[in-house]
This record gives sequence, C-alpha cells and structure tokens, in this order.
Amino acid sequence: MPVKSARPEPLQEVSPIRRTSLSDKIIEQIIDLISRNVLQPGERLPSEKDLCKRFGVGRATLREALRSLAVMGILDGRVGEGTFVSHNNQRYLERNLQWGLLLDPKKVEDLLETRLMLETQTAFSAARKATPANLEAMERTIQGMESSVDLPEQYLRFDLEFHLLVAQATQNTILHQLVSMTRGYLQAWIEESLVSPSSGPEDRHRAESSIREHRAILRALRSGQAEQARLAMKAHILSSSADLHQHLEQTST
Amino acid sequence: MPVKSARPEPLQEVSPIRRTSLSDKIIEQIIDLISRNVLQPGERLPSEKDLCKRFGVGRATLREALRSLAVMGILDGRVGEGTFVSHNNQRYLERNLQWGLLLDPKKVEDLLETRLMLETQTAFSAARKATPANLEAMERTIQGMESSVDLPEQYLRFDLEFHLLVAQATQNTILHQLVSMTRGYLQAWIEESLVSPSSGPEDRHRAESSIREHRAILRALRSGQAEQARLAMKAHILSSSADLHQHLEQTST
DNA sequence: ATTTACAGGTTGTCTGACAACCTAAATATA
DNA sequence: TATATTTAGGTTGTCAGACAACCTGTAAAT
Repeated sequence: MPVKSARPEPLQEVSPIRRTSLSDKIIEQIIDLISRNVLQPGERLPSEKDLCKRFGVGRATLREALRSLAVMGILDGRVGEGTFVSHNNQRYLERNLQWGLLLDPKKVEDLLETRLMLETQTAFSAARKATPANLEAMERTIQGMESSVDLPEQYLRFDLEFHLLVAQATQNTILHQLVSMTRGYLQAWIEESLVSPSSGPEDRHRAESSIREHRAILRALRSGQAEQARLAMKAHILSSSADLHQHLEQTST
Repeated sequence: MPVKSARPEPLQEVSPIRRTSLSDKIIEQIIDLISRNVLQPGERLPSEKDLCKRFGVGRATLREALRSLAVMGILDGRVGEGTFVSHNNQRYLERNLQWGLLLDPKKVEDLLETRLMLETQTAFSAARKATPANLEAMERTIQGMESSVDLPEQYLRFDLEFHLLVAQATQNTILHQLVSMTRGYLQAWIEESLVSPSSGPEDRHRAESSIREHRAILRALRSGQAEQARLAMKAHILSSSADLHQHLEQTST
C-alpha cells in the first residue's frame, strides 16, 4: 500500500487520484527490492549515474529518494565509495524514534514506562516460545557479562544483547523491533551519560546483582514459567531504572 | 543529539569527528525549530529560494532535507502553494511503521499479538491515570457506537476512537503513538477486507456484544480497577480478533 | 456581477559542472 | 624485490541555472 499524501480529499467517493512525485515512486521501488531480497543488506547499489539511467530520472530526483531512505536508516551513503543497503534495517525504527523524541524531547519518562510494559510482556511471551538456540544464546551473553564486569562499555553491550535476544525469542518480529527501538535509544542515552569511566566498587557490585537478575530471568524462561519470567523481568527493569536515576542525579549535582 | 552514521569507527577512543552532510544539519535545525514551536503545525515555511538564502546552501541540498522530512511525515509539500508543517506529527511514527511493514510484509499475526500486548497494558495504566475528561470522551464514543450499529464504517471509526482515547488516558505520548500506530495500520487493513456492505443480523448481534465489552472496559476504568480493566480489554480484543479471523475465512471461501 | 485570462510565485524535475573523497593500479624509491 | 608514492578514474556532496506543472489572486472581458 502506497503511503498516501496527507492532503484531504475534496470529495468523498471520487478521484482516488493522487499526485505522487517521482522520488516517491523510486522510494517505493527500492523498498520493494529490499523486501524481496533482490537487494540484500550490505550490498552496494549501482552508482547514481547508473540508477538515473535505469529509472529514467534526473540525478536530483534520484538523490532525493536516496537521501530520504538514508535518513530513515535503510540506506547508507558513503562518499567516494557508493550507496549501500544498511545491514541493520531492523533497527531503522530505532533511528526514527530518535527523530520522534527530538520532536518531543521531554518524554524520557514515558519511554521508560513503555519499556517496562513492553519488556515484561515480552518475557512472558518468550517463556512460551523460546527455542533451545535462543536460550543458549542468552546463556552466552550472560557469560559475556560475567567476563566484563569491569568494562562498563562492553558490559552494556552484552546487557543490550540479552534483552534483544529475549525479544527475538518471542518469534514476533514487530515486538522485536519495538523493543529494539526503545532499548536502542535508551542505550545511546545511557552511554552518553556514562562519561564516568572510573569503575568504582559500587559499580561492580551493581553489575553483579544485575547478573543475578538476568540469571533469574533466564531460569524462568528455561523452565517455561511465563508468569515468573514476567515478574523477574519487571524486577530487573525496575531496579536498573532506579540505578539509572540515581546515577543521573549524582552526575548532575 | 545528531544521528550518527552507521560507519564503524576505525579506532576506539579517537576521532569523534563525523562527516555530517549539510542536509543533515538542515534537518536537525528544522526539527529543532518545530520542537521549540517556532514553527507550528500547519504553518507555512518560507519558499525554497528564501530558505536557500537563509541557510546559505544550494537548492538541491535544501530540497533533499525537505524531501526527507516530508517522507517522514513531518513536513508536507504542496506544489504551487508551499511547504507546510504537518499538523499531525504525532502520527508520523504511524507512517514509519507502514514503511517498516513494507520492508517486512508477512507479519500480520505478529501485529495482532503486539496489539493485544500493548492494549491490555494500556488499559491497566489508563485505569490509574485517566482524567474525568478522558472518561467522558469515552462515554461519548460508546454512545456513538450505539447510534451506528447499522453503519459499519461509522461504527469502526468510533471503535478506533475509543481505543485511542484509552491510550491517550495513560498520559504517555509514546504509548499513545505505539497504539495509534498498530491500530491505525490494522484499521486500514480491516476496512479493506470489509468490502461486504451487507449488514446482516449477525453483524448487528456482534456489534451489540462489542458495545457491551466496551462498556465493561469503561466501567473498570471509571472505578480505577486496573487489573479488571486489563482483563476486560483482553477479553474484548480476543473476541474481536476471533471475529476478524472468522470474517476473513468466510470471505476467502 | 460573473466569468475569463493573466501574471507572479512555488514546487517538481532536468542538466551540467565542480569539489571532496575513496580505491586501486601504475610508478618511483629503498 | 619490497615498500612507499603518485596518479587516474569513479563516486557522492553540493551548487547554479533553467524549464514544466501548478496554485492563487487580480485585472480584464463578458
């Protein structure tokens, strides 16, 4: 279904005609190519001159389409090299949420609340649908956390990975995208405010208790106890949110 | 925070420099203007020639920025008139999910599951935060449903409105956007498959029981019983999903 | 007074050009 | 021979000018 312009129809029941620009059509075609895997993630598109000939449009028009897709995070243009299909078009929503939060900056609290909601439900669903492979991958990320309690940055990466794996275990790509979107943004936000590289003893203590929480979640997922998984996830997120708040107050003072 | 390119840093700890294109900077500035309400929804931007002079860039560069914002649903360009700030930048995420579903078309089932998850939690939260004004608006939409049991199209609009009001009652704009996003897409999908204009007696029966379900939800919200609101919403969505499935099987056979 | 025609402004598109940049092959150097 | 340098070609980023399609409000014609 093509995206329709926001223009209000002058009449009901008549003239479904809508003035679609050439670049809109090009955007649709490229998205179609990607969705049909004709263009695969990481692959390089033909040069702009080439694409102009194939689409039969001028370079300005083509570039407006490419630029739009790049801003959405679907394509990635590198000067002097070419334009590539982004390998993480799963996370393109993430970038969009970033723009959205820029439009409406005040609502980080809302984001935290939404995350709590999404991830507890995600744990519940994952307990019923996780495959052995999913569980094994989670086990590995927890081991990764254990081996990097003193490397905050690396630790955070494993943390993020774990939560994404839980979302993935629901076998629901949309849910996965939503979690990835909220998480990814918070992660970027956390990393920025984590300028304090000194890993004090309390940070280490916090990391260890966080690992215990993750283990509890994984245990519930393994045994398929959905309600318990939900509760474990809820406890984990609440405690980590509290830590985040405390950390922010410390750095802001 | 500027959106950083997906380019992997060649080194850690060095070169936070990133080649940002001019149009990226323009996009940031315009979004900033909108978020600070210097540019208000519905307002007209200066002409492209004007903007070029003010930003000190060529028209192609400026247009790439404007085009990107238009594709995201933040701006709206009308040939011969000008470029306007979209009045519903609330729903810009909705459009983005549409692009996302185009990228990954297969998953309507996932969308239904996600909606169940989102809306049950939404009802739970709304029971605690709904204002009298919110509740009153819901009452009105239910009355609207009652007065249009024989007008499927109008009935669906009231139905959608009710669920959006519940989401709005959480006072969480992000949650509201997510519900609006999933709902809006499903709605378009339902309306498409609802080509059968004949409102048989069973449709009427279904509409009446649906109204009862909505009333139950509203009752729980009014009395602030969060858990009960969650259950009522869950029951409603499950039954309406079942109806949808049945309807689809009928029409497909 | 109503309709028509026109003029100016605006977005959509095309073309050609140049700058900044990357890659890889050809060349110069140790 | 092996390494460093230069060079050539291709690619994206940006600019400038031009024309087409279109909308609006005003002036002219009916």
